[in-house]
Amino acid sequence: MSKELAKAYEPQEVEGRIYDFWMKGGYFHAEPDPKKQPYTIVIPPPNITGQLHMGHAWDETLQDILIRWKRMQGYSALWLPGTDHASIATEAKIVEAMRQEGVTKEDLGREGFLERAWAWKDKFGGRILEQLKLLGSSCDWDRLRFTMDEGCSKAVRHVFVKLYNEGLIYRGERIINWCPNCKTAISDAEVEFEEKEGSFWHLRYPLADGSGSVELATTRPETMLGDTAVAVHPEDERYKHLVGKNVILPLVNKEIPIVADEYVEMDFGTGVVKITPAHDPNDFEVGKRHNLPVINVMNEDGSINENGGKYAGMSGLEARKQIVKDLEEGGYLIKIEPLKHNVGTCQRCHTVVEPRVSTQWFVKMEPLAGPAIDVVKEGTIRFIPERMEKTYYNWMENIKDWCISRQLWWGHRIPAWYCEDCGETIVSETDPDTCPKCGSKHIHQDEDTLDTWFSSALWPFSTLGWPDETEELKYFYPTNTLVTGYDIIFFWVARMIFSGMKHMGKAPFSTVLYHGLLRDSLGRKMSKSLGNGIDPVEVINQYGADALRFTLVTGNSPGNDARYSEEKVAASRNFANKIWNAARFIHMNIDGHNVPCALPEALILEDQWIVSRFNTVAKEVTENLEKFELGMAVQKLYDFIWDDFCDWYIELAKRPLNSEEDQAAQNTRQVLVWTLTNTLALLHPFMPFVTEEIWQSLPHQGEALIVAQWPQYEEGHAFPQAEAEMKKVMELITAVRTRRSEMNVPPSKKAHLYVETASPEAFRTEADAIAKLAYCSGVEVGESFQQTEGSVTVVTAACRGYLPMDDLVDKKAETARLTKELEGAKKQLATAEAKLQNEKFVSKAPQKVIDGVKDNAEKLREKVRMIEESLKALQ
RNA sequence: GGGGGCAUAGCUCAGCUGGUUAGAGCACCUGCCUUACAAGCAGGGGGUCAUAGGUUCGAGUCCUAUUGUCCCCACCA
Repeated sequence: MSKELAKAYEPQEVEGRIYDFWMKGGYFHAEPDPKKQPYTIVIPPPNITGQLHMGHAWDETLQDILIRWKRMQGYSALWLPGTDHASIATEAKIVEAMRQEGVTKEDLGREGFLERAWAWKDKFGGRILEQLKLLGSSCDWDRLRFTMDEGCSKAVRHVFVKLYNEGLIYRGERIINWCPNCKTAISDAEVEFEEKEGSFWHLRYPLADGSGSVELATTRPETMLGDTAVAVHPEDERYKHLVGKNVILPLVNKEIPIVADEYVEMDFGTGVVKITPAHDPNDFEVGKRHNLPVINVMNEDGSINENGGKYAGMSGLEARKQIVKDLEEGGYLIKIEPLKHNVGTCQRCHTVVEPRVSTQWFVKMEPLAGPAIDVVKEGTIRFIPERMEKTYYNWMENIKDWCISRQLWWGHRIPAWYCEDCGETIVSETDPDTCPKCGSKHIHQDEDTLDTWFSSALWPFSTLGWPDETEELKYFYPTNTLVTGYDIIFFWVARMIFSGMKHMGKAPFSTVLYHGLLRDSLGRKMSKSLGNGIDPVEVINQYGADALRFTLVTGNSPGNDARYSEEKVAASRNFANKIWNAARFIHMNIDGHNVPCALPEALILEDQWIVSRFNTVAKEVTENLEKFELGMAVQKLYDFIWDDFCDWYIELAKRPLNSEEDQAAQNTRQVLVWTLTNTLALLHPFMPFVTEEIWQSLPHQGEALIVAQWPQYEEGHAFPQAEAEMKKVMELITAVRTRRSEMNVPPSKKAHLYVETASPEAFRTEADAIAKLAYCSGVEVGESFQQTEGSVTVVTAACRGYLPMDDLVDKKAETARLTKELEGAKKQLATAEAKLQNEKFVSKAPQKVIDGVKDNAEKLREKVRMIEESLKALQ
């Protein structure tokens, strides 16, 4: 903060400079340090294709808050950053860029393509990291990792080989989800179901013996080319006699059997199902049970292949049209019904996925799932909010094998080689030259790459050097907190957990903090197609990173979706500005004086009050953070800074600051500086830039706020008595202000205030403050005054105040008002007394609550008495 | 079909293990340029906490049902 203080906070001027200062200071870097406790967060690695969006901003803000807090608490706090190669997304992007140039993957060949991909990664992969810096993210950039860097790749190979040798990775021909657009297999998790309007084609398959036909229905008529049976339920009386007979597959003119299988539901449709083992997961199972041939009729792009006879070469849609037409002409089409049904689509490109039989690599999940379930059940890993555990169990307990091979080039190539001479499969961490079985040199590597999530599953330990036994791994693993959105529980969280259990024998983290989805102000998901996405970088440019961060943690709780609106950011910006101006005020009063950042020997009442309030806030904020209640923590800081510190303490401080007594002024300066700098420390994790900037400008101890000590609750700073006394004074001031406001008295019109109370000390001490803040010409405090007729009365729990304002007082109205107030007080008193007379309440409620009610009743009795007295005086 | 979330002021949302009179921001109304801040100050109005039962001395908070709404999983051809 310069001496020439801008009237409003200008984040644009501050943030870059402060971030450089932190970087130069090396404050983000963490080392294994036996003198400290480790605290570790690994970043959910953003895709190299990505640009920072609001979801990231939210995610990173939460992580940065935790890591900054722990760093200040003295932990060796490591926030490990990195990026994900995002195989399918990145490859699609590069292929698209190439298409614009008229180049295909095949033109370039594998090596050429990969060269291009790496170049692309070098060019764009760092973009999102630069954007993270704008947010203030205090990642240890010295430890930046990439899922395809040497170390991570080594870990991937190691895991693959290990799991293969244990029989937990296998290769086989299975039905998988095939994306005809991406031209690769995808896992179950990558299929999204969308409800679509389709048709239900009712077909007739004639019996081979000419004795009639069966009717069945399908949503995908083109797959009939691959039908190898027709199935009915074994108990279905309508069809029992047909089981074992054959039908003639129309158009193909081939006999296929009628089989009985329990999978068929008698009540649905006609109770007859065509069986296409190559193109439907259920049919595949039926086919296995009945030893049916599997006829794949589809090419990689979804078009019909040579098994489709005259339809070969047609696209799926063309084939469908032609087949329906031919069926109709042949008299095989009975009717077409409209049908709403869920179709699986590719998560990346939303193309309808085709179930397709092909040879792929799989991870056998069942043995891995058990320990991963247990570790959450027994509480070694805690999910916040807890309900996310249910989602997790639900998935883990019903998990199917994970298809990990992708027909892509960008990614970790599967470390398997095939011997062309003896057919041996070689799975190895190092590239083999010859076949270990027959010695042949004619071996070739599997063409496929691994699912991108295969490498991210290892992220918490691969980034720390595993499989090598590094110091980092020993010190920082297991990590502490994982922060992520609930939308990737299956993709990532679950897979990290079973990987950690399997390879490290330890859970990869102890807590998973989930946040929700960030929606737009109308509650819609932010998306490219809707065009309602907000660019965090623009928001930061306009309002500052602190304002955005504050917005993202205020007013929401773990696991819940939140709405973004610019109004909220503006409000947050105002808060940053408020603090800035509080600091300006302090500067105006301390510059030119030698003010240490320490509390003075003697504290006057309001000093004790603010110190005590701060003490409480420090304790509560810490507790909230420990429970991951970030929204609550930040709310308390907001209230403390704005209400207690700015609206009350600074206003109260103006009196001693302007007084003739040098010592009083100096004491107040110290309290101001001490309170603000310590408050800045509490706020720093949330709003790092503005707090560091101000802290640096004020008297302080230490070189930077980012590494300053986290404030702690101190017994000696608790002044409950002062808090109670100040509360009385503040209540009086507020009551007078309210009364004046109701009567539309301008601040310029002042009146004398008489304060009648049984406990006059605090009111006497603060008489001048009361006069100033309640716009009084003078304040007199005593046990009893002769109240004049034309006065305005205010009654609080602790006192009765009245202001002679003859010219303004409407006696009738004043009487009416007081009467109403009296009724209210009496009613409340009656409620309290009824409670105290309720034996069950007195016997069962905790003493604390009873005392509270008693205390309240006491106050109300006094209040009633005081109002009655005022009414008497009015008469 | 299975599971879960949400329903609190005009709007967006907090409200932790049930405890005195339910909070905030924004919006609204009134009065103030009081030399830190008009991105501000002082005050005000506004809520039968979705509905119906229940547990309890006491329920926004716990239980049951209902309604509305959103999401996840499964995927009957």
